[in-house]
Amino acid sequence: MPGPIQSLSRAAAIMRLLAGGERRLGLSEVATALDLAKGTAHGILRTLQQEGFVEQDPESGKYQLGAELLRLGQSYLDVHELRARALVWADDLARAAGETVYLGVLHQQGVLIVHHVFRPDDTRQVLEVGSMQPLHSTALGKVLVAYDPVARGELGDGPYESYTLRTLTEASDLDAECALIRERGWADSIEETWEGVASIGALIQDRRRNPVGAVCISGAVERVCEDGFVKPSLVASVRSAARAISRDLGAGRF
Amino acid sequence: MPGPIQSLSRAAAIMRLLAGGERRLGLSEVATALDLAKGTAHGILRTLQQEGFVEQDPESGKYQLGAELLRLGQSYLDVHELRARALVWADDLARAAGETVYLGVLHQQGVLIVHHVFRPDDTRQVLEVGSMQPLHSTALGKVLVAYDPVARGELGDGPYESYTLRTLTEASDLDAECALIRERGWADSIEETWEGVASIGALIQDRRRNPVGAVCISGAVERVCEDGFVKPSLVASVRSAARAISRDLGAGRF
DNA sequence: CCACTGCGGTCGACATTGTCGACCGCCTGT
DNA sequence: ACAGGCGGTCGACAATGTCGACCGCAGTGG
Repeated sequence: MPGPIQSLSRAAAIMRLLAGGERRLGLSEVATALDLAKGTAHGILRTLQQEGFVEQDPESGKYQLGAELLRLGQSYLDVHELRARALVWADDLARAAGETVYLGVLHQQGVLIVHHVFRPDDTRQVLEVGSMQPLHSTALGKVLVAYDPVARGELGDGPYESYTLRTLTEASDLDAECALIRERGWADSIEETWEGVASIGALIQDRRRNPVGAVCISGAVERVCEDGFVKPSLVASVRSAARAISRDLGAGRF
Repeated sequence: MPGPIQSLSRAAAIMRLLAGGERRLGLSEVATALDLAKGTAHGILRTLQQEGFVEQDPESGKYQLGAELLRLGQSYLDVHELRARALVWADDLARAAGETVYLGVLHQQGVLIVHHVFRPDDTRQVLEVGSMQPLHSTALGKVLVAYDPVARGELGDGPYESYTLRTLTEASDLDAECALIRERGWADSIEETWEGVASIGALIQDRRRNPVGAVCISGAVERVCEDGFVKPSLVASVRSAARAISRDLGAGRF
């Protein structure tokens, strides 16, 4: 039975639709958006609601995502081996570098943040675990594109979306950058996604040298860079953290 | 068509099963645990995998939850109206009280934490957003049980699980406590779930006075209590935060 | 070194199951 | 008061998911 189960694919599409639009959606909206009969959409929504994946505003009758997703998302993190092993190293890195640390894995056409350590003694920040970052303009993303053929494939041939003046939007430029990244073993991104923010990332691989994710530090360009380049000491910290996590992952096997 | 969609319910059961067991599960394990034919379980797992809700370890062939759940869980938080409006108030409360703040909603037989503000200037803590707390032994839970008939219904007639010597395990005791909670308008829990931890909670209601969630502060019993009772000043802070959030929710409508 | 047992995965027949589009009652804005 | 939209229901139909036997492989113990 090498075909996907229709009702499940549709349910997934509905949940993604609900996740996309910031506001709640009505039954008819869902049905027309996905080109389903109202009855069909209703059946799926009712089941999703019973299971807690979708909630219905009793007042307006409109639907939104449900709490069970949050719970299961948390369970995903609990089981995630990379994240578990990286926790302590990420902490150390944040303390050593004095900057925010992110841990990301490839997911669809982006980097999914699975761990986030706040910059020590910084002002209040929002936790970004569960959010996505672009592949072509962040240190995390470019590391993955450079080392993971799947990531490179997901990216396509561009041109890519431009966020700042420094964003690389052409596939040829990005591939050249990736060659450089592979050569020196780390990636940076200086104001390529957000003005004023620079980041440095390095690859995490498992025991068989498969790329499984990336770590990066991210902070104000004034602190992370010097004379237009990222500080070598920070690069060293990130790379050694990445190596430590990779070693830890390999060790877990035996 | 007032029946749930079979394949969807089964898919949900599989995901919950994967979320429950801490380790990865094989196809046969899943199939036997849920009493499904192997082919059926495989079809569902394959579809879930395609959609990103489940991942398969390419080495062992075993399954675990997928990254898409984390992303959707995050989207749930983004849309969550109660959480959005409560963010700033929870912050203020944490600062004023100098303690950890939790924001929770009823979900199945527990309280789902949807927001968590760390205790200011405290040692490193783990974020508990997405985790569940028991209904019968926490301030958040008891508030909901006292005011929300649905929560009371979910709880059942006990006896309830005991975590410490002070846990209320009998329905009659808990109902008496709930009457008290309704009378004075707030709940506490002094070492009823974790030794050394006390918490104070109050109800959040929407414009039509329906209970929609609860806030609490939680901290070391030595700081939160005095002479065996919670400090009145902290109670006042929590209650005023709860009122502020409720007012904010009501205001959003017009 | 080889049966053997377990695994994940496939296949095709069957009928259960999800789908469809018309229909219903309700609320809302006109 | 009406019309148009909503969420929700119903029942016929056949497409669909389900089932259990089967396959090839990997690890294992004889």
